[in-house]
Amino acid sequence: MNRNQLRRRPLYEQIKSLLLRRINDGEWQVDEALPSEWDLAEELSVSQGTIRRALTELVQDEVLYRQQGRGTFVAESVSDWGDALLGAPGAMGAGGAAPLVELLSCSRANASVEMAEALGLRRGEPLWRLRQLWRYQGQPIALDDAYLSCEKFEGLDARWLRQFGGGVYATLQRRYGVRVMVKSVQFRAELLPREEASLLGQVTSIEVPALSLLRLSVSMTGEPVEWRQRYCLTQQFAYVVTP
Amino acid sequence: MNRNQLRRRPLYEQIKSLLLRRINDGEWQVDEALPSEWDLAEELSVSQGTIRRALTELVQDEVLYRQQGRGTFVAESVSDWGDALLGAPGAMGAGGAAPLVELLSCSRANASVEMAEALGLRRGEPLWRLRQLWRYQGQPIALDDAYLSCEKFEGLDARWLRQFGGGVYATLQRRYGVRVMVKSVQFRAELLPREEASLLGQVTSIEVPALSLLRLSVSMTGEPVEWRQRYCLTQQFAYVVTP
DNA sequence: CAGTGGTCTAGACCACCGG
DNA sequence: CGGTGGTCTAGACCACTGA
Repeated sequence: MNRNQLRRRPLYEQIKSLLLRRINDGEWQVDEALPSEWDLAEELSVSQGTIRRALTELVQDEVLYRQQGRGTFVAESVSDWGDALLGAPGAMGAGGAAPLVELLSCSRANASVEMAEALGLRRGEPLWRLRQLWRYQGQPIALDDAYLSCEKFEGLDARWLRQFGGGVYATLQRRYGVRVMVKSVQFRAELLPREEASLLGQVTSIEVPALSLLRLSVSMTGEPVEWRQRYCLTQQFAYVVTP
Repeated sequence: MNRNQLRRRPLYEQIKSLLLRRINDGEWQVDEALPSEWDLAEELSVSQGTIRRALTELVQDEVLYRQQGRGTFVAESVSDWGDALLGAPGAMGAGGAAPLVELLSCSRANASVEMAEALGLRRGEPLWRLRQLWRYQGQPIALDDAYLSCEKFEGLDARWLRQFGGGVYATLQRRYGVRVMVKSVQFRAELLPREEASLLGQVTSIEVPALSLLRLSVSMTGEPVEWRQRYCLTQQFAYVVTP
C-alpha cells in the first residue's frame, strides 16, 4: 500500500474504496467470500486490523456481511421496495413483510426539471420509465415509477428485467455492475390520481388518500442513479420504518 | 473490570452499558466532556482501545460526539420532531429545516389497546397526552399527540414543559434522566379529522389528505417510553428522510 | 483439526486544539 | 507546549464453522 499518499485519506478509507471498486467490478459474486482478513492484509501490505476496520465499515454500509468462523461475503444489493415493512396500523411491535413485485411496463420518458436536477442530467434527456406493481397478500398495495438514464443504462428492457427477476436494483448490479443505495426519501399524502387508482384496483368514485414517496438512489460512489415515485395504499397496512 | 463475567458480554459492551448508565444518571451534562480515553481506560482497568470502541459505538448511537483535540462530549437528546426535514416536493437535494413547536395542552387519557401494547402497560392505564403544534415559516404544518405513562413520569405538566422549552424529550432528559430514541415509525395517508383540521387551520369544507405518523420511542435501555401520533400537512412541503 | 472472524492489549506516531 | 482524539501496527487468545 502506498504510504506516501499526501497523508490525506486514511488507509482504511483507501482500502474501502479499493474493495468497493473490486466488488462492483464483479471480482466476487453475491454471497461469495472475500479472501480472509489476513490474506487481504498481506496482499495489500497493511495490518489485519486495518483490513478489519475497512471491512467493518463496509458491513455497516450493508455491502458485505460476516459470519464468524466462515468468512466475509458480498451482500445482496438493497431491494427495490426499500427497508420498509407493511404492518397493521397501530401495532408497532410486529413488523410484517415486504410485498411482491410485478413489472408492468418499460417505456421512455423525458426528464422533468426535478428529475434532471436530482439525477444530474439536462432537462428533457431520455429516461427509462419502469412501472412496477407491488402486491401484498394478493392485493395491489403500491405502484412505482422508476426513472433511470437511458444513456447510462443502454439496452435496458422489460425482457431483461423479467428474466433476471428480483427487481431493478438486482438487474443494475448483475448487468451493469452498479450497486445502489437510497439517499433520500420524501413522504407526502395525496389523493390518488385516476390512472394510478385504476392500476391499484381502486374503482370507487370517491377519492382515496395515498402515501406518495419520492426516492433518490445513488451508486456506492454517490452518483445519482434512480428517481422513483411510489403511490402506496395505506388503508389496510401502514408503511413501517425502523431506524 | 471484572474479567470473570461468564465471558458472555464483550468488555466494550459492558463499558457501553456502564457509561450509558452514568450519562443517564447525570454524571456529565449535555455538552460536557467525559474523561479522556486514557483516563477512562485506567479507571476501568481496560486498554484504551477497548474504551475507544465503546465510545465509538456511543457516538454512532448519537449519545456522544467527539472533537479531535478537545474531547468526547455528551450529545443533546433527539428532537421531538425527529430526523426528518421539510423540503420542497421534488427537490431532493436541498433539505429545509425542522419546524418550531408550541405546546397546546397537557391532559390525561387512558391507554388504548394499541398504546398499552406498545408501551408495555395495561389497557386503560392513565397516560399524559401532550398536544403540540408545529409551525414552519409561520404556518401550522403538523399536530402531535404524545402519550406517556403518568406513573413513570409523575408530575409532568404544561408549566414544566413550557418552562424548560425544547420539547418533551429535552424535558424527559433533564427532569427524569431519561434519554430517548425512536424505535419505529409508521406512515399512512389519511383524510384529516375535523378536530385536527381546525387546529391546523384547514377551514375549507373539502377534505384534505394528511400524512399520518405513528411513532414509538424507547429509552436507551430499550424500555418503551412514548407513543406519538402526528398529522402532517404535505401540500406545500414534503417530509424528507435521509437514511 | 485448520481456518475464519471477534475481542483485547500495548505501543507508536500523527493531527488538532487550546492556553 | 501538553492533552486530546485518530490511525496503524503486531501479537495474543477466544469462539465458531466445517471438513
